[in-house]
Amino acid sequence: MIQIDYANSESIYIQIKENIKKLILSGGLKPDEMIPSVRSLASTLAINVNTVLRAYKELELEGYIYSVQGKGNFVSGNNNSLKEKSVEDFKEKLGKLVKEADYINITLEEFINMAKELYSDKEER
Amino acid sequence: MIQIDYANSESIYIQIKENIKKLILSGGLKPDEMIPSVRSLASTLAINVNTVLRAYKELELEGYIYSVQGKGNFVSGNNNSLKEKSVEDFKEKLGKLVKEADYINITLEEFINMAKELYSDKEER
Amino acid sequence: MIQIDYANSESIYIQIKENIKKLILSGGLKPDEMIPSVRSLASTLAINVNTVLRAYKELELEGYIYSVQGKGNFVSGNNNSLKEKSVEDFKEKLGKLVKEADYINITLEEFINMAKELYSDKEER
Amino acid sequence: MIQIDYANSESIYIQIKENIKKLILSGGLKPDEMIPSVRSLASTLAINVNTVLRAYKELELEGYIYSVQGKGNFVSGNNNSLKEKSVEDFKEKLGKLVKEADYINITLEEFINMAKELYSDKEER
DNA sequence: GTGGTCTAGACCACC
DNA sequence: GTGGTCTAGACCACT
Repeated sequence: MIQIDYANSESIYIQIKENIKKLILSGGLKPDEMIPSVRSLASTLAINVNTVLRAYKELELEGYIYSVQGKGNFVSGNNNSLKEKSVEDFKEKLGKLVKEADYINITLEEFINMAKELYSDKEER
Repeated sequence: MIQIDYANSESIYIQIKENIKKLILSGGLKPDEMIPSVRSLASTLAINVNTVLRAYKELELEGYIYSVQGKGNFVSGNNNSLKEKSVEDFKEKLGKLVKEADYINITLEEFINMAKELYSDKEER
Repeated sequence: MIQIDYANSESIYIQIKENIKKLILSGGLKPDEMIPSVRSLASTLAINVNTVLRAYKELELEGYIYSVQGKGNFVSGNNNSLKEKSVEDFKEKLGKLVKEADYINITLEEFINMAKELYSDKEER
Repeated sequence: MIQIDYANSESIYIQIKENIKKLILSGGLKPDEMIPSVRSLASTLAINVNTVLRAYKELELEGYIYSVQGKGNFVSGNNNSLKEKSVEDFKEKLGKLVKEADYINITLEEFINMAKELYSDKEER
C-alpha cells in the first residue's frame, strides 16, 4: 500500500506523506477509514516510529487525516476543500513546467502532444 | 543576469545551477562564451566563493560548461546533446505531473486547457 | 579500507572517489551496503568532513552511491550500467595508450608482451 | 602542428609540452631542428607568451630541447636516452591500466583483443 | 547519530 | 587576474 524508495532523494517522511495524500485524493482511502497505525506502518516499512509519526502529524496539520487518542488515525471527511487545494498546487506545478518548456523551446503543440501520449500510455496499462 | 531567491527552499548553489542551465538552454549564453568568474559572481550575489565554485563544478560534471585554469569558465559547445537530455528530463517531469493529474481526476481535456491558458499567459507578458 | 597517499599529486577527494569506485566495481562493496559515514571516514583519515562529503557527492552524481538523509550513504544497485560505463572509460584510456605507443614506435607484439608480463606479475603476488 | 583543447582539463602549458614531446619522439621533429619561437607560437595559439615560455623551459629541463640565446629553441640530439625514459614511463602507465582492468574483471585475453582492435583501427586510417 | 549547506579564510596552480 | 583544494567551524534537517 505504501512504498519507500531509498534511492529517492526525498526524505522518508515526505514520501510517506505524499503516498497517503495520493491514496486519499484518488479514493483509495475513503473518509473515516482508518489508516495503518504508526507502529504497524513503521515495522512494515522497517523504519523508525518517529519518522511515521512526523508524517502523520503533518498530514493532520494539513487536514488530510485526524487522530483519535487510543484508537488510531482516520481519513478526514472534508475531501472537497482538499481537492481544491490540490488542484491549485497542481496548477502551480504545471505553470512551472510550462516556463521550463519555454526555455528549451517546446511549443504548445508539442507540449499537448506529449501530454496526450503520456495520458494514453496510462490507459493502455 | 543571475538572481537568488532566499525565500526559495532550494539551496543557493542549486539556484545558481538552474539559473545558468536555463540561460544556456534558452540561448542567453552562447557556446564558448565566458560566464562570470567565481569571485565576481560571489561578490555580486554577496555569497561565498565556495558556493559558486560548487555550482560551477557540478555544471561542469553535467557537461554544461568547461573550466580553464587561470582563464575562467566557459559554456560548453555540444549544445545538442544537452538539449536532448533536457527534453528527456522534461518529459519525465511531465509524466509525473500526468500521474498526479490522474490522482485528482483531472481529465486530458482539463489538462490541455490549463496548459493553453498558462501558455497564453506567458505571451501576454 | 580506504587509503590516502599524500605523495600522490591527485587531490584527496579524487583519491577517495577512485578508491570507492574500485571497491564497488571489484565487488568489495555490495549493492545497498552502507559505506563509512562522512564523519567517521574523515576522522579515520584525519581529514576534513567537507573533503569526504565532496567525494561522496560526486560519487552520487556519477551514480555509484545514493545517500539517505539521516541514515548514511549506500552503494547503488544498478551495477551493470556502471560496469559498462567503466569498461568504456577503460577502452578510451587504452586507446590513448595505444596512440602513445605509436609515438615511441612500440609494436603490437611488444605491447602484448609487456601486458602479459604485467598480468603475470599480478598473479604471482 | 600544435593544438590546444580548451575543454581538456590539462593545463595549456602541459598540453604544449606533451604535444612537442610526441613530435620529437615520433620523429616529426628532427634533432637540431628549430621549433617555433616562443612569440610566434603564442600568437598562433592566441595564448600568453609566459605560458609557452614555461612549456619550453620544462622541455629544456627534461632534455628534449636546448635553447640558444638570440637564435631560438632546438630539438635535442640525444634521442636515445629520451626514448628509453619514455618507454619506462609508458610501462608504468600500462601497469596502472592492467591493475584497473583487474578491478573490472577484464581478462588478459580480452585486454589483448581490445589492444589488437585499437592497433588495427589506427592502420586503417 | 546521519547527511547537507554555507561561511571565512588560507594556500596553490595557472595565465 | 583566473580556478581548485582544503580546513575549521557553524547551523540545519532527517532518522
